[in-house]
Amino acid sequence: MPTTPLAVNEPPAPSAEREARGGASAYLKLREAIVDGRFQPNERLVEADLARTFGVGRTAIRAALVRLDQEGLVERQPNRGARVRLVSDREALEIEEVRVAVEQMLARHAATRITGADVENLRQILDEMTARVEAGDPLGYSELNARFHEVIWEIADQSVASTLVANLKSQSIRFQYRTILQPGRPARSLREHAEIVEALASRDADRSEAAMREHLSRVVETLEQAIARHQKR
Amino acid sequence: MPTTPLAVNEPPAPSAEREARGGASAYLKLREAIVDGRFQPNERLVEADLARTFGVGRTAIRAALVRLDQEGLVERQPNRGARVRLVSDREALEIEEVRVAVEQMLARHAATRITGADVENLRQILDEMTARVEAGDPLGYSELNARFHEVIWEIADQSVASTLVANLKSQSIRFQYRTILQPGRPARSLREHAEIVEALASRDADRSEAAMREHLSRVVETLEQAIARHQKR
DNA sequence: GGACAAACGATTGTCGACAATTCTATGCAC
DNA sequence: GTGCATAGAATTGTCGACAATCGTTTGTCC
Repeated sequence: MPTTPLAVNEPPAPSAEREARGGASAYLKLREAIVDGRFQPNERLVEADLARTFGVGRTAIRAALVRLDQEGLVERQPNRGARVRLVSDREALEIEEVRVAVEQMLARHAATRITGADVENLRQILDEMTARVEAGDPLGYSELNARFHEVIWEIADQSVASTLVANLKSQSIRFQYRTILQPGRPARSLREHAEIVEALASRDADRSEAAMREHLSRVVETLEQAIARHQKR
Repeated sequence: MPTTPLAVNEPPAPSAEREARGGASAYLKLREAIVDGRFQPNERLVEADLARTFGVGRTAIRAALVRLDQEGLVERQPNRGARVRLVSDREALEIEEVRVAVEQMLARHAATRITGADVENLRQILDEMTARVEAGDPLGYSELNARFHEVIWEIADQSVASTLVANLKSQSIRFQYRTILQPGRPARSLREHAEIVEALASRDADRSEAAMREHLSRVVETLEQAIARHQKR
């Protein structure tokens, strides 16, 4: 494996992968709880409660909250405590726009570095995705979808960009099903992914970038529509 | 002013602009000191020393270090303290690549939102930049250059992307003069900026995006060359 | 009953002390 | 002198206690 071992919602690792043990795992636990949705958006995060819940001291919780605040998953107000940050519809769209821009670039780089084994790997994921669509399993599809993109990140070997996109993703995770659950979306999404694989396999940087752009632009479009519909209600 | 009041090396403001007073200003002071280069890359940051220097408690310093670590300006290792993070040549290039991708997108958005006053403003900055080039003042040029891009960010009105790019910039600040000090670069850079302004003024999204891409790609190229030359020595 | 003030409770912010860990220097053997 | 173990210093990590602040409730006046 090259220099970018990036898994799905693995938190970014600023500095050396610190805090393998004890108190500092508070950050990991808390992060996981938020990303998994075990805390609702806007829910208050009281330090003493969290400390008891996770069996660590308040100091550790405090550090974790500072970090998660900087990461954008938590919102802290002076003397008023922390809450799970609620990302607005508007912001979710902005995040997705950034993702378009960065993943485009990653696809371009991936095209120049991709190996035969990588292509094989992507085709295999694509096959599984097809199976999920045919089976009518959007959750499984969504997971493979994530895996698909991560593989491309790894191929591109751009750790700054990858870390960044992964971070954005964890912020907007609440919106991830708004697109894929739209009628007809999985089938179209699948075709877009197929084109991305073909473009990458041909090692054509421009074509790969365009394919990724096309795909993610459609995602943004779909998200816009879903949000508009959601708000109208 | 719209929703994105983003100044040069203003730190990002996760949560409400917290900590106006006392202890928390430690973060601001320390950040400024690092970005301004008053601490060398890789220099150790001893908590007790910093606390004395800035006249705050160790608690505040500790929180600041956690935050700066997450921000990528500082590197912390468990039980071994914090240092100013040294961003490698490789990483500086990666950062610049991300910047290309995101600013491209910002230019596109700016093209659809720009007003006559904005164009006027950009032209004025461009004039001043011209004056600096003619005066042979690369430092002044560099500063205006930064301002130029920030104005575009503000026009684009995409706070997620703007915050992100600003953050990346503060990480790679050490490399900012490696490009502009190359012979012939200022004049070429100036022409590229002029084209960006024209493209934006025409409200042509594709053209604006292309102009920004062209410009920043040249910056990346120049940086690559400068680094290669620097390493060979 | 509603507006305002005061008192209370809950929570965050900060400090000092101590434990745990790492780094440095010293001493010893060979 | 080199390598290794050991002691000491320096530094970070964690805890508990208390001060500061905020939100809510209670009480009072009109």
